[in-house]
Amino acid sequence: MDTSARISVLQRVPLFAGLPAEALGRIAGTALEVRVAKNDSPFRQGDPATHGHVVGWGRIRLDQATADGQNVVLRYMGPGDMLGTVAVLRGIPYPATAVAVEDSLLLAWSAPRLSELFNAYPALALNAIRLVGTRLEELQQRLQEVATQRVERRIAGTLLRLVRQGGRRGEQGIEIPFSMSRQDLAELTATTLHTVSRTLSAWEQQGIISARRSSHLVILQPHRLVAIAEEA
Amino acid sequence: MDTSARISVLQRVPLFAGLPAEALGRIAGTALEVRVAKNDSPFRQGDPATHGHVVGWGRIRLDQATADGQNVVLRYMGPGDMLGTVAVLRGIPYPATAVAVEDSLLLAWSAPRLSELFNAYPALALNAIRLVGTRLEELQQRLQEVATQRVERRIAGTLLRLVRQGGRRGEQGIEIPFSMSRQDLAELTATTLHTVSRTLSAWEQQGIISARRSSHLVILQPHRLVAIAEEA
DNA sequence: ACGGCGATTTGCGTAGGCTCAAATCCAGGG
DNA sequence: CCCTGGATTTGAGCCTACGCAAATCGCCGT
Repeated sequence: MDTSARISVLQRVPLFAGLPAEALGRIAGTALEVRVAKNDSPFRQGDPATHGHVVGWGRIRLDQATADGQNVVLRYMGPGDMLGTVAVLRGIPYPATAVAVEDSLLLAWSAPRLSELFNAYPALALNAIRLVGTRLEELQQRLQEVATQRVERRIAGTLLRLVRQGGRRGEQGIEIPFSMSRQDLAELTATTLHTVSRTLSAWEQQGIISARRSSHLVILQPHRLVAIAEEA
Repeated sequence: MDTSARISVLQRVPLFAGLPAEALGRIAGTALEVRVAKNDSPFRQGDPATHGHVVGWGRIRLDQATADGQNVVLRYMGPGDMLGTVAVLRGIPYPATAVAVEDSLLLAWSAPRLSELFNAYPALALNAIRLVGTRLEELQQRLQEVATQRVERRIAGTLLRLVRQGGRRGEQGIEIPFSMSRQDLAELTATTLHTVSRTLSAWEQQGIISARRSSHLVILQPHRLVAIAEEA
């Protein structure tokens, strides 16, 4: 990818919003390109945080392992999302493992580069605060869901969130364009894969979704999912 | 409170760590003092975010209301903690309601003042990112707890976190020095007040805690609580 | 095309924690 | 000092969602 291609990518990244063109050029110039094959990890929980990243294309899952070996899916990240950057700025190890759910390209900046950039362009720091604030709000939302809603409603809400973050219009409905096991969805929803499986099966019976094993999840009747997500 | 008193408060505030003395002076000079009586709210969820705050002394509870009227306690904030600031920087309404659980003093800066300060002292933005990062991590931790642990363990973990955030050594054990109803604890732990009550009663029976109605919670045998919080 | 194996589905039993309900307690006001 | 209302405790029953287990599916590599 040449610099001008990178710049056109960076223009759509919220972290770099509002920066002058020359800044984007400099930022693009110092970026490393990291290609990550499906199921590979650009970094793992506990590794020293050496680089801040932005997703160029592809899809990344952020996993957090519990002390006792359990796993929680924190989030899926798509093009334009920033990851690992806060850990670098805080000087702590990565708090989660990143896993590519499809072949992806990350742009990365080393810790010293990142410091230079943040010093040179104070707007970067403000953008970063806004982004982290958004993530914080999203987590509060999820905590609230897990605390107050029953499983079926949570799964519906989670699917709708995934759609918002990276859904695509398909022939028959809205598609979630990356593969995600029942286990992943369970860890994202705070339940078990069994319950997820049962729930999706029921919805498939009712024609709300199409969730054949191999293919990606397709939401055939979004309004019914919304109804489930909002029911008292 | 005069300026020098304010400065001595601000010196211990993480948001202002590493700033030169003259900066603290200027920051202290532009601060508003907001006194909040017990059970009063300096701001409410949905209000336009006009001011960023720092707790001078006292204790603030952050509540978030669900669309359907339920309530979740996001966090307790003590001296030195920053609140409402991210909402100001993001230009969105306050996402939660702040309630003083005891008489408190907040220092506040209006949105324009805050912008000036962040522009004048870039270190502020980096500090803010670190703080928000810490909050993010804490929320991830809680999400993980709610997702994977049973109620008793969560309550133990929550009490221990409260101790870490503001515990005091007392005669008989470690004390949580502010009042907190069973309902509050339930909303903090993602359970019902009934279950909290039963659990605390059981622990009182076993001599792990002392939780008389009127007095504050005292942890008599922290190690046993730790054991519960860590049990498989 | 075939075989192996992880992913998914589904059944069955149950326990943890919620709901509903009632008794009891106690802080604060008059 | 007594009264009152909200907070807390405690009981009983039930239901959701989990745990365990077995069957089935279908992707992937050979």
